[in-house]
Amino acid sequence: MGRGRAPCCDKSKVKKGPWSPAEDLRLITYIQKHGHGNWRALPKQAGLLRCGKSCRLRWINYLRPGVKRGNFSPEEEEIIIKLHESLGNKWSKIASHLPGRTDNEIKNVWNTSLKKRLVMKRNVNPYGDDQTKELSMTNSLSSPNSPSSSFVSNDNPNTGLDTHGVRENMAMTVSEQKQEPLKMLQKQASSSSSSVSSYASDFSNTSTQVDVTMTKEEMGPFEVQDNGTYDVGSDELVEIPLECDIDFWNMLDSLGTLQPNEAQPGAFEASQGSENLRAECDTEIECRKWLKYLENELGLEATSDGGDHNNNPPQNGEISACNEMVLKPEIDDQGMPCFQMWPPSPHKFDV
DNA sequence: AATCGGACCAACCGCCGCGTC
DNA sequence: CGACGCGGCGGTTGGTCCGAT
Repeated sequence: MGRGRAPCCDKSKVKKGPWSPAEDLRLITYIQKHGHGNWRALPKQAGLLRCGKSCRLRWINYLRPGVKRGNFSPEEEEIIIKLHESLGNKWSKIASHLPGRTDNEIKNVWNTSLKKRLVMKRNVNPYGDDQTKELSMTNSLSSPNSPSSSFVSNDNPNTGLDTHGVRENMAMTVSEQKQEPLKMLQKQASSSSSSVSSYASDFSNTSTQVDVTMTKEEMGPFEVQDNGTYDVGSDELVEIPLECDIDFWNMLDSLGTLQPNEAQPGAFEASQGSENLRAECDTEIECRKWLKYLENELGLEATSDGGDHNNNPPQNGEISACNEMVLKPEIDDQGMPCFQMWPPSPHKFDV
């Protein structure tokens, strides 16, 4: 089908490699405003020098609301092992059973840890009490797509495959290996240390809706409303107003006055469940919290040369060295969204 | 202190399935 | 019915980190 068709984009004109915080922010801003109806056209419209596929991947795996970052729990690992037994390398299908986890992440975990762990356990205990299970696992490794594998399912996830037992054979589990959230933050400024990504915004007033078709289970504590907003908790509807976007950038100009602890990620998450949040989102304080949180998430927060990891403010108006010029969304003369370079003077705030 | 090798993971690549014309 | 465009998926790669030597 479509043999010989042109590549999805001009490889010579697209940027490759890790995404910068500015690119993340630009992508988020665009999707918040317009959704992602056409991935191929999105980079151009959003002013990104990226392949549409790259944008999609970045959004799906890291930026979309509900993406869970950080450690895989033993239960999650167990689910992956069980599902891989029955589904094989159908990572997307496995991911659909793990709320907030992406196929890419699951694939990585499997390839780097779980597969080796199973092989190791098989070698350590080839004829042990778990012989049936282990042989089954072995079969899955050599023939992952075999539908006739002899996996013995267990309805009780806590007493099924003994991943905890496996853990004892390992010097360190996946979860333990990933217990360095701060490092991860430094390494990948756009990733949060753990928990669910809180880029969740109000997509309700976009014509092309952002894909929030997660199941109720997948949303975990969140519930997607018909209008695309998230219900966090019992009775509070959270809306993060899109109209913040322009104000958002305006406020960036006056960031120097922000109190350092005003909007830490935890504070924002806590605020999601607080009362009157919907009204508060219209206030400058809430917008600032959201803004500050995004900055934290994207590494626009002051770091080594512009503050420290305790959220102390940048000195002398400088922003982090990891920052680069970003495009500030504006409305042009025709009322169309456009972008202006921001900040006006590179790496300097107008304080 | 320097080097090396393994582990980890974000991102890219290419193929495939499906919808549309 | 075939061509085409697009999104999605799975395999693979390349960069970075970190522990061992």
